[in-house]
Amino acid sequence: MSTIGKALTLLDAVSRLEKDVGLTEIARHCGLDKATARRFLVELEKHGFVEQDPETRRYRIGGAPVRLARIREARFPYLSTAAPFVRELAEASGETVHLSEYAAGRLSTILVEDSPRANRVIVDVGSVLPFHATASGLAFLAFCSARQLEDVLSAPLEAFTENTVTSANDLRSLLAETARRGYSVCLQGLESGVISTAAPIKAPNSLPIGTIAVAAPLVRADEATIHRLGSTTAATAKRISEKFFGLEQLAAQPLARRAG
Amino acid sequence: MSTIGKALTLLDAVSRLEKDVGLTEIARHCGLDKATARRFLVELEKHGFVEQDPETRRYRIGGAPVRLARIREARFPYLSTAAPFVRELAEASGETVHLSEYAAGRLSTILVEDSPRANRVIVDVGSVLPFHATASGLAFLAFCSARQLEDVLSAPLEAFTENTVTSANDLRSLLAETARRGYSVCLQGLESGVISTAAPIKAPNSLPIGTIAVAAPLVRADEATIHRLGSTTAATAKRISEKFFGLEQLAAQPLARRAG
DNA sequence: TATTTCGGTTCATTATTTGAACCGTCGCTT
DNA sequence: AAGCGACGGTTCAAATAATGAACCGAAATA
Repeated sequence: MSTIGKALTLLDAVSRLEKDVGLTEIARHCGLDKATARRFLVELEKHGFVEQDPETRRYRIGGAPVRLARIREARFPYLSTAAPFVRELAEASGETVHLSEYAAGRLSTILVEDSPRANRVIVDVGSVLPFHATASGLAFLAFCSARQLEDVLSAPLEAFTENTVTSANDLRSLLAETARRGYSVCLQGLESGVISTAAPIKAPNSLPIGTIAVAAPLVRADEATIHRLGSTTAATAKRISEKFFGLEQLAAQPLARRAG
Repeated sequence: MSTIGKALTLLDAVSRLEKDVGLTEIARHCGLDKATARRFLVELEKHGFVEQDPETRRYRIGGAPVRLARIREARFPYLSTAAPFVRELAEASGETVHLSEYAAGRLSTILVEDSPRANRVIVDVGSVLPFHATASGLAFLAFCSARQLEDVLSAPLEAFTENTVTSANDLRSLLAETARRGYSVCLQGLESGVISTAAPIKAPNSLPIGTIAVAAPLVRADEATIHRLGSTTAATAKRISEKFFGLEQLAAQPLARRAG
């Protein structure tokens, strides 16, 4: 792998670890030498992608991605367009709703609206969703290109719970059903006691750019409820897509670059 | 410079260019060979930091920074804490208000709330603010460490307009005045016809982490007005800091890492 | 149709990355 | 308080990856 790839993988590792992390732990986690990890961290820090706590000497994600993300959102306002719909669905359903974005071959959680209930599902912002074991992943796979699907199926399907679907054939029939229905249902595929449903947010070329999902504790999710939530979710996804790609058409504003 | 540094500099260049950019333009802009630029772009694309439009083959900032930014904001919610105050100040002043964050030795605009007026100042999200020629920069310099100040003063001070302060001595006295007053004033330092005022948002160690600024067209900004706006801005900055670093104390929630 | 420009690729040359061993410091245990 | 182990950080010869001039085909331009 190239040096850049290794450095970005290290950055990814830092982003996955909870809280701040020390040099040795980062190096171990990436299978890199301590000296190498340190050089990468110094370089990433110079550019603001990580920062080091001057007191504890531990590292965390820095401020530079905030700027890049704001630039991207200004040109491609996926998150901000979807946010009100996510809130609306969370209120309507009373359950935790989360939004994901597809980038670099992965589906990442970029927004979570918690259920107000005491017994609720917790989803972390920034978490990466396994394709075969989450409603979001299934919703994505059911509508993505054959190429992307085969990429996922070519890797082994990890069993997170005893209910995780780990057979490629079972997965394919689940996806066919999802495609027919317009929304996916995942029964405790990643976490026991959690049922979720999701729908793809599609670009005009009909390929999904992300998903919206509702996750409920098993006790509140009987069959009828989950399908009611599923179709609401699919309708919401469609509305997000229309709003977003309606806005997209406008674009193209030649703005001044500076002002004090 | 290390390969990583070069790649991140290239990423920065892409982020500064308007819209999507082609390979040759990126390479030229970074002083890199076309082949090298391409290798960097391919590597950055693999990790979602840039994406290539399949049709035009031009490059733009990708989705990966969004995830990283959301993770950072979840742990260090500077932007989301400040946002309501920025809106409030924009409404109260009727002028364009922007928020900046200090990272990697630069002050970057991460939020802009536009004035409702037809004749208003435009500030781009993502723009980098020169320290000596913007109210935000002056507010930062007036309160930052001596080390950081000397770094800025050691570089030549570019003249953006005929009013830009380019003498280190003049700048020092401006900063002394700013420190005394608690807010900075910049008279057409970056763009003719624009007057702005800013105040630092300080961490508990009293070093600034960013700034909040109000920018008004010259015609609406007489001396009394600008000083009234300045003290409101300073008060707002103080409130953001208190809210944010009050919240900081709480922190430390051990969340579950997954849920479908 | 001729010409330029662009995105992308190749491969011998060159410069950078690598990591085992090392240092000093901190926190813990004995 | 003395000894131990773990940590962050550094060094330099050996190993490996980055580099860029020249090249290709396609598409815009003249």
